[in-house]
Amino acid sequence: MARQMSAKERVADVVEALREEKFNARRIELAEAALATLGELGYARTSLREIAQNSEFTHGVFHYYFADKLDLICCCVRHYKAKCVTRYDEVTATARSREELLEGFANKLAETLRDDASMHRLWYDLRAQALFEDAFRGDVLEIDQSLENMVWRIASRYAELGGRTPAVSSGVLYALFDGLFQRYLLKHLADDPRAIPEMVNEVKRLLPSIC
Amino acid sequence: MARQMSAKERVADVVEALREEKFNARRIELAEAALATLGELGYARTSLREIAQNSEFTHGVFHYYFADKLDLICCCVRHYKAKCVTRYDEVTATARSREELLEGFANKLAETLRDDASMHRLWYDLRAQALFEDAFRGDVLEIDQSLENMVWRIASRYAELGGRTPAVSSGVLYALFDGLFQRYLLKHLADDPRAIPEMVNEVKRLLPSIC
DNA sequence: ACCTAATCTTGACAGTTGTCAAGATAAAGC
DNA sequence: GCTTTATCTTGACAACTGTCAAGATTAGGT
Repeated sequence: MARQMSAKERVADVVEALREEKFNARRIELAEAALATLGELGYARTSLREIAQNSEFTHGVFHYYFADKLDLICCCVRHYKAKCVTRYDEVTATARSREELLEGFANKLAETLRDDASMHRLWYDLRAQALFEDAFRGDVLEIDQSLENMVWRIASRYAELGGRTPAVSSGVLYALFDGLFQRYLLKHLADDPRAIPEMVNEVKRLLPSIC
Repeated sequence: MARQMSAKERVADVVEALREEKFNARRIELAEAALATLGELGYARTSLREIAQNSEFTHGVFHYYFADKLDLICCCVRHYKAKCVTRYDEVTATARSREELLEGFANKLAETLRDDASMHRLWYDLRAQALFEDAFRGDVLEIDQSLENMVWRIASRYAELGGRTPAVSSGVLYALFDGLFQRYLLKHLADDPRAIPEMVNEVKRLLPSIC
């Protein structure tokens, strides 16, 4: 039977919730600091001490807030997800024509390839780790699904603006864009200046032919 | 001025060539042993001692034949390439009809996803490493190009058998198949039994619509 | 102001890493 | 056979790793 909570109990609950919120906020801060180093060095070369040295924290703090290294990195992955899954939503929502949507999408794509290259390479690195490490698999599959949904929102809206329907399934479409992005990311990181414009051209040619 | 070689010099050259050949053969043996462990553990978790322990060699031998760890792994990558780039060539060469080629291609694809899963995940792992480590980039880009050519040989032959021409560029086609394969590899390694049949279905539906 | 609990720092631990070098063994040349 | 070179083993090295615990510091509640 649920019974009435006393005032004292309610206060305790609120206090507890605040504490947890503060605790989580700190975890995010730490995860964010870890992401910086992970994006620079990659999973294989990143140690907790290296993360700590590149941040304002000492290495002990990370063990106070995370059970172990995997826990920290999983938290990083989840946090990364939240930030990037809505990247194109504004463009999708505001574009009034097919041309405008395509232009906006291609631009954002180019922008993130240029500015967030090290976060993207970290994502591909961690997704590869999920091929070996069970602990990552759940989160990675979930993020992959979110990204697939994101691409699908763009594509189906683009089709809709032309009174059409995408010619391929959501999964195939994501595989295509994911494969392309990975490819141009590598080119870009290999200092090929053609990477970004070529990607933009490819996307502008491809999307109208599919949707 | 090129001058006539003495008999002694020619013998010395042959001896030298044999020595080098033997040396290279040993390197390949070692690389092959290393690939087994790398495919099992992934780049981040694989140490030279671990490689040695899972093989018939002692860890010192690896340093006799390779300058350092990167040198060894680069050799592994190159060797891996040589083995897998011709995987579909027989099917492409012998198939007498579109249906036969498609069937053969899809079967080989399913077979390699099932049997060589750990080599494939290693490839994706190392390609991700190339996003961070310059030393890998050259080899990885070269292998990527070889794989793209391989896919293109299949697709253009498939189109040819129907008197057609592929509807997309070689790069886009490779990105698509690469993205799809990566996706189903992850599903397969996550013990999803639908991974292989779904991939086969997807490919059988996709290829005729493109080529 | 005091006490308790939360937060953080520091240093230590055992194990692992890549690398190297000295010496053992085997092969090859004469 | 002996010598010289190539190949391999073994053990050591310093540096680095994740983890933990004891104690310092801080914040919060009363």
